[in-house]
Amino acid sequence: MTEDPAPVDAPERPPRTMSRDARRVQLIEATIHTIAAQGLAWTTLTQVARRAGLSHGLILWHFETKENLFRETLSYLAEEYHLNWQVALAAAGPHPADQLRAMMAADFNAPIIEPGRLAAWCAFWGEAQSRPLYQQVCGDKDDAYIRQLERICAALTPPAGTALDPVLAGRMLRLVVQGTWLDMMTTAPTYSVAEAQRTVEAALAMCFPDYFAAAPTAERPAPTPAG
Amino acid sequence: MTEDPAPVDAPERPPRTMSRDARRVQLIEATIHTIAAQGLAWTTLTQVARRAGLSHGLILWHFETKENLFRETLSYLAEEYHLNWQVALAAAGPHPADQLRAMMAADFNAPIIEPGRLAAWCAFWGEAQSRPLYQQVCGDKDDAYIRQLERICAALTPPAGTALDPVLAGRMLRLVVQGTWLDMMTTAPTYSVAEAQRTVEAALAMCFPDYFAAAPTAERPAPTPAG
DNA sequence: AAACTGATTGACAGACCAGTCAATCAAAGG
DNA sequence: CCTTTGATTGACTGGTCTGTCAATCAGTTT
Repeated sequence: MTEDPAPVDAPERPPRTMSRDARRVQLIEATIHTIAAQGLAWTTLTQVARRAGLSHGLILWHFETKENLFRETLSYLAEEYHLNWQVALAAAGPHPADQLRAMMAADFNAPIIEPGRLAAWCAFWGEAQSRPLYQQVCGDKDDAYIRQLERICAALTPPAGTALDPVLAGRMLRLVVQGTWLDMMTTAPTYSVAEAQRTVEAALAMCFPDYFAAAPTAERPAPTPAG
Repeated sequence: MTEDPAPVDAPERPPRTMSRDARRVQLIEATIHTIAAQGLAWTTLTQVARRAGLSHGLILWHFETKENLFRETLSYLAEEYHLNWQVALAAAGPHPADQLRAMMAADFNAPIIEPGRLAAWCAFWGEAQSRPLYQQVCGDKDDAYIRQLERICAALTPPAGTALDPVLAGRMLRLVVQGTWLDMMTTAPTYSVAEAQRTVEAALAMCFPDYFAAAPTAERPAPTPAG
């Protein structure tokens, strides 16, 4: 038994010591879920460690400080979100309407709107005003998202001056998505994802009626389909 | 000196001992501003007390527990918000379009969007998922606001089935307002109130073009006014 | 003016938590 | 087999915070 009787190539159970990156991701995931369960304020290193099945000293070995653990957690979420819409955009067709639809749909991809993640986002927003953390970590990526939306909206806006300003259109679409996220957190009977998506589709139809069909009514089936 | 040499009717300086209600309001205001400055998580009783120029023991005398201080602070904000839109609604004309405009405008009244208050709201939203506090305190009032908006939107929606569903319209308008609030907190160069209002006006024009004029473009002046 | 009542203070206790550190453990290399 | 290096643990420390409480203070009543 001094030598391994069989090679343990298959990663069936996690090894006692992990690679630096893998362990960091594990701890970040534990942090996200602890924040979702306890709230950012009441998240302690010991709780995160317990959820990961590790000691709290290890967190400080990997992240040096609690503040830094939070910074890297937010950065991880921001990167995940950024990649999510960029991949969706790259996979969409060349028409701006398809691209816009893809970006909006991406915001409701299952891994993105997992309750734990939404809760963590909300918790970080709540601290955005009083601590510079949010701006430092997410400022650039938020800007990139906003500018991309505006660019697509501009491409959908006819050159004549009567239509909706693309900056306003982009902002409104972003606010509706962001707002439905917040709704899913703060309203009592967590509202269905389908309902949230229907709201976004309605917003798209309102902003660019030439490219998007009007959504049906919210609850009851539409009495007569409109051509 | 055993008797007051002059009646101190004029409330020039606050008396050492205040009426229960006045003291509670003073402490709640101090709590709001401490939350805005430090964040909900890092708000301590001693900091709130110092801001009010009182001792931290007094907070516990009036509110029994820190959790309860937060509950009453949120309740105070919710009541203030609720009264604000109800007063605006009562002062508006009988036409639903005027009422809708009044409600939207009320959400940008100076005392409501004071930075300290917005920051406090965001902080409480951030905790809404993990702690039942928000739902307990604001659930009913949020519902009342939503139902009122839907009622007005329904009154503006023609009976024919082709128009935007009033539930979706009301929700979208609410999301845009809520979203601009969040934007004012999380985006770097705190965006101007005028810009936020213009966004809301654009949303109104999109939802009910028969009643609301399209807003001008976001930054540059509109090249030609559209009839 | 003495007694009384409610408001206010500040010292204190108990609990908890972030961060330090020495010891232990596991994998890899010589 | 021994050494080295990096990962991991858990006890410990210093500090902070909430909540308690006895003492004090300021009005009000007797």
